[in-house]
Amino acid sequence: MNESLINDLSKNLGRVKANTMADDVELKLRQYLKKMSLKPGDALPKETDLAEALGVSRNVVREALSRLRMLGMIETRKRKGMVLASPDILQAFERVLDPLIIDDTTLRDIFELRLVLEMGLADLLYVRMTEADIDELEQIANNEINKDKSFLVKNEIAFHGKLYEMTGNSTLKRFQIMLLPVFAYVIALVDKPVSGKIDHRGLVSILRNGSKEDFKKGMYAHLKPHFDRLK
Amino acid sequence: MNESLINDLSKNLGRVKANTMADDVELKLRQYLKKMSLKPGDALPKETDLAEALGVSRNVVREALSRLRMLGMIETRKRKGMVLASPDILQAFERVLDPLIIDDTTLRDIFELRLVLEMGLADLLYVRMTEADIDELEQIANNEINKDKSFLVKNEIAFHGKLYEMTGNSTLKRFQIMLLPVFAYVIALVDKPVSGKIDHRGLVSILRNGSKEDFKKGMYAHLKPHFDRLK
DNA sequence: AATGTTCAATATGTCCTACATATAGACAAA
DNA sequence: TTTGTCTATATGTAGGACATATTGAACATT
Repeated sequence: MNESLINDLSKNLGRVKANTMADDVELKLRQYLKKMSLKPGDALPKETDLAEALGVSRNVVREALSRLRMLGMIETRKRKGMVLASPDILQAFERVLDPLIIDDTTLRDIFELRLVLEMGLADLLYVRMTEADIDELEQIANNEINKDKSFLVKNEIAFHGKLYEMTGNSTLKRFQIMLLPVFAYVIALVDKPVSGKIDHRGLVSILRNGSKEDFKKGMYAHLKPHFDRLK
Repeated sequence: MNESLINDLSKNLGRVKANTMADDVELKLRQYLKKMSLKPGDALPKETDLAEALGVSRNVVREALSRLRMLGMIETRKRKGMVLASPDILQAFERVLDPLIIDDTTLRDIFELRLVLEMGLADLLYVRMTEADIDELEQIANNEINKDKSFLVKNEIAFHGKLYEMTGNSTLKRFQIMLLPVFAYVIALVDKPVSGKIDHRGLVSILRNGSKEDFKKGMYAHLKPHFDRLK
């Protein structure tokens, strides 16, 4: 019983997964929604009709619908039936993104994804940011003087969060919020939190007076300890 | 009965959502998984036990489990029961990311997200890319000479896809693949596909001979038409 | 005309029972 | 040790039943 050999095999072959009818129905429903090119608000057939049309029990249909409902693709109302909704694309993500469950490789990948995002923010920032934004960011940065460590962590989050917010892209902002726990988790694994040569106040002053290229260099310097750990 | 007014109201207020028991159970199960800090492969109680413990019918439990199963958080096997799995974080995403269903604001957000990613790739690229990578990329770029438009679109995808691949971050790569339809959709909405001053072969030559900063500037020039449309 | 009230129809939400089916785990055979 | 056989069992599916909220209409009130 070579355990690791089995693990290898299983990884290479992939498990055989007998699709349940709920899986099929879920797929068919999604295809149906797409095919009919239904718009949000449009009514859907009722459960019993779907069950009959698909030749499965209402239970199976409900399992599939339950999934779509979770993803926010449909909404159901007591007597009216179901309507197509505008799904919140990040909602599903949120449920799964638990550092304790995600495997280490993916965890590292996500950490890197955050670095990529942070480095790419500049171009949006320099299009959208306002003086008021910078003022607010400066306040956050100034809060950091003479504070204990736990406060610093919170402030770190606030600072970078504000940066995302300043892009005026709310999906991006929410994405960042979701990635936070992963970031925190990876940081915790590392020996000690080092900060780059440029701190938050340095970044603020660049935003106020410097060019976009300056900011990109500054951000890289700020994140350099993380980049140095890449391999 | 101003229809659009009602629609607006509903959007601003949000609907009141009476949680179903399946919602509750789903939440409780997720909390349970977290609290017990179960590792992938660990066994879970069987459906009937869960139902009894939670004081709900097996149906409700199954709906909740069906959701977790879809997210890849658990796997069920016929006689053994359920085991905690290592969820594929992007799986859920994939299902929802249909340009036809996502609302326009989010669509624009995602498009911008892609720009951010693309601009941020450089730092990972210059750590990980190999000569062989660049060779392959060059081949893709050289394929573009004297080809019809539909081929160009495919090649465009291949080129940028290869860039993501070169970061050695498979999550990032998969993420890009998922965003492709959105990208294509947004592009299709725009008058005509313009390309920046630097084309793919230009980027390749920078990768081969230029610095990271050169590449960042090159990528910006390449994507400039898109950045110009931002507001 | 706008707001309240009543009321019946009905689609979803929930529970229950029953049975089919795959398979884990034990044991037997090679 | 490997391979075949068997059985208990947890999931998968079906279908019936009923509770419940809520729509939409009809009607009364201000």
